[in-house]
Amino acid sequence: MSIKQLRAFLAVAQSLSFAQASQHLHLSQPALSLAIKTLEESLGGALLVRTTRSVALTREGEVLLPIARRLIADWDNTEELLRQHFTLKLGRVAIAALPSFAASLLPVALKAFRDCHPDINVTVHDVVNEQVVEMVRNHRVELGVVLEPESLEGLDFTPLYLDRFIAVVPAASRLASYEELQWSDLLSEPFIALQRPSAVRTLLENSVSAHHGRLPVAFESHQLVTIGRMVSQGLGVSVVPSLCLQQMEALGARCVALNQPRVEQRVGLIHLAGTTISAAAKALSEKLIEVTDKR
Amino acid sequence: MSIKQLRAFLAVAQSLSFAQASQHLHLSQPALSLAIKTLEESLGGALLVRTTRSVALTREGEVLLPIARRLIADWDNTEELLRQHFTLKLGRVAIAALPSFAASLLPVALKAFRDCHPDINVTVHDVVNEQVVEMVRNHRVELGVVLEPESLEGLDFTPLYLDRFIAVVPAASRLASYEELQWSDLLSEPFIALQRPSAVRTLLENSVSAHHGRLPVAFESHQLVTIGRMVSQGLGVSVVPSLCLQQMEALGARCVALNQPRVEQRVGLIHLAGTTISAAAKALSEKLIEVTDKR
DNA sequence: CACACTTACGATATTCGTAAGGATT
DNA sequence: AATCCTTACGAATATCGTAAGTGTG
Repeated sequence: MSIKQLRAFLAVAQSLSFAQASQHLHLSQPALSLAIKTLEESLGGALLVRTTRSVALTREGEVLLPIARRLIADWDNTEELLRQHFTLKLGRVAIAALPSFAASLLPVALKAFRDCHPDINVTVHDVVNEQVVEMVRNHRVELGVVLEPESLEGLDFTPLYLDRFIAVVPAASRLASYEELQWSDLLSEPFIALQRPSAVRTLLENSVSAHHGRLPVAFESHQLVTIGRMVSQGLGVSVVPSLCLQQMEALGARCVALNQPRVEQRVGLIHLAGTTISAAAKALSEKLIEVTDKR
Repeated sequence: MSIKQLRAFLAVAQSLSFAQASQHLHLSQPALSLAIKTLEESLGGALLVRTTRSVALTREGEVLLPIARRLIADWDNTEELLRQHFTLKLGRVAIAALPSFAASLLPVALKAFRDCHPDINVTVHDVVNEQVVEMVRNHRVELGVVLEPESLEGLDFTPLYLDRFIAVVPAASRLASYEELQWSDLLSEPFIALQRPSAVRTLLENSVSAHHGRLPVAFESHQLVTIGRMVSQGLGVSVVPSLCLQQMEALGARCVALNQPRVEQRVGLIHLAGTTISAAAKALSEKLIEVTDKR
C-alpha cells in the first residue's frame, strides 16, 4: 500500500467515478485503474465494486474510507509542518543570555528577528553566565550568549563583540566629571558589586586583585537595576559591562570609561558542538551577529 | 514524501547509523542514502546531520521523529486491519431472519460459521418478514432471510429451500393420528394463528380463502412458542412453517403433513442489489446455503 | 588503513500514457 | 451511439545494487 494508491482510492471513493477522480489526481484513467487494482491486490480483496455504469464501495471499502481520510490528512499535515519549520513559518527557539546582554542588545535583535519571522516562538532565559552554559549543555536552550568561557568542552563559541567594562558613578560625584577613570580612582569609594556567583563579579575581582588586592565590596545585588539605583542614590560606585551604559544612565547614574587596566571580555554565542542548530536558531544567530556588528 | 522514505528516516533515526538501518530495511546503503536525500529535498531541509563518523538528528529531525513513528504505526495498523477484514480474521455481519428460521436453522448455520471464523462478530435480528426486508433496505443489516417477497425491487434473492407448511395439533387430538391432513380437517377446530402483520399469517389466509372462505381464528399470538404451548394444551390447532416441526414437538404438540392444497413458499436470502456484500457476509451466506442443502 | 557515508552508473522495476476492448444505458 | 471502466503495450521515470570516491579516527 503506497500513499499514491491511498490517495487514488480516496479520490475514487469520494467522487464514485474513475473518470472524475483521474482528472482530480492529474492521472490518466488507466493509470488510476491500475493503481486501485494493485492496491486491492496488496490488501487481499476488493474495495470498490465497478459495474460498467457505476462505482460503489464494498463494505471493506467503507471500513477503509474514514481511516484513509485520516491517514492522508495526517500525512499532509506532517509534510506541511516540516516545510513550515524549514521555511521559518513555524518553530521555536530557546535562547539564554547573561543579564547584561539580555537587557541591552538582545531585545534589539529579537525585534529584528520577529519582523522577519513573526511565526517563530522565541523563549528567552535571562540567567547568569554559568547557568547559560548549563542550559545549553542540558539541551534546555539551543543558543546561549555568554562571556567567553575558559573551557568550552563540547561547545561552539562564536564571538559577537568585545565588551569593555565601564565605571558607574553617582551623577553628583566628583568622579562623574572625568573623561576616564582608573581602578585606583574607584577603590576609594564604596563598591557595589554583582552578587556571587557571577562571571562579571569574578572577572572584576580577578582584575582588581592583580593590581590592588581585594575588591572592597560595600553592597551586593544580583540585579543590575538595583545596582544602577544604588549608584544613582550615591551609595557608591560600580563597574558593569559597557552594554549596560544606556540602562545605567536611564537609572540616573553616570558612566565613565574605565582604563588602567582595561577590563575586557569577549561576548559570544554558544551552542552544542556536534549537533546542528535549527533553521530558526540559525536565523536568530545571524540577527544577533548583525545587530552586534552594527553597534 | 513517500512511505518508503519515511520508513528509511525512521530506521536511521532509531539506529543512528545508515549501515545498520540499511540492513534492517533490506536495502543497500547507497539506496538508503539516496532515499534520505530525496526526502530531505522534498521537505526543504536536513533531517539528519552526517559527519563521516556519526549520524545525528537535526532539530527538525527531532520534530519529525515522534510524528513519523505515529504515522508509520497508523499506516501498518490500517493495512493489517484491512487484511484481517478480507481474511475474515476480523469483521462484523448483521443478519435479520424471520422468526421461524431464526429459531430453527439459523443457529445451526451460525455454529458452523463461528467454528470457521471465530473472530467475526455476528448480530442476529429475529424480526417478522416485513421488517427483515425493511432492515436490508435501510442498510441496517447486510443479509436477510425471508419468505420470497412478491416485489424484490433493488434486492437480490437467493433461494435456500422450499418451506412446506405443516399442521400442528394437540397430541391428544384425533387429528394427531393421521398421516396427513387437509385444510378441511383443521377448520373444524379452533385455529391459533400468528398475529398480523405476519407473512406467514397472510400466506395462510390467502391459501384458505381460495377454497374455504375465511380463516376461523380463535387465538392469536406473535410468538411461535406461545402457539406451540397453546396447541399442546389442547386449545386448538395451527399451521406453521415446517422448519418449526422440532420446536413444536418439543413443546408437546404433534405435527402432521398438510396437503390439499399444499401451502408452500420459498425461503431465501436477500441483500441489497448493486452493492457487494462483505467477505464476512459472503461466508455466512455460504454457510446458510450449506446448512439448508444438507437438510 | 579501516570504517562509514556519498557519488556514479548501469540494470531492473514501477508507473505512466496512448490505443484498443468490452459492457451498459 | 455515447459513456465509463479495463486490458495491452511501448515509453518514461524511479529505484536499486555494484563499484568507486571521500573524509575521519
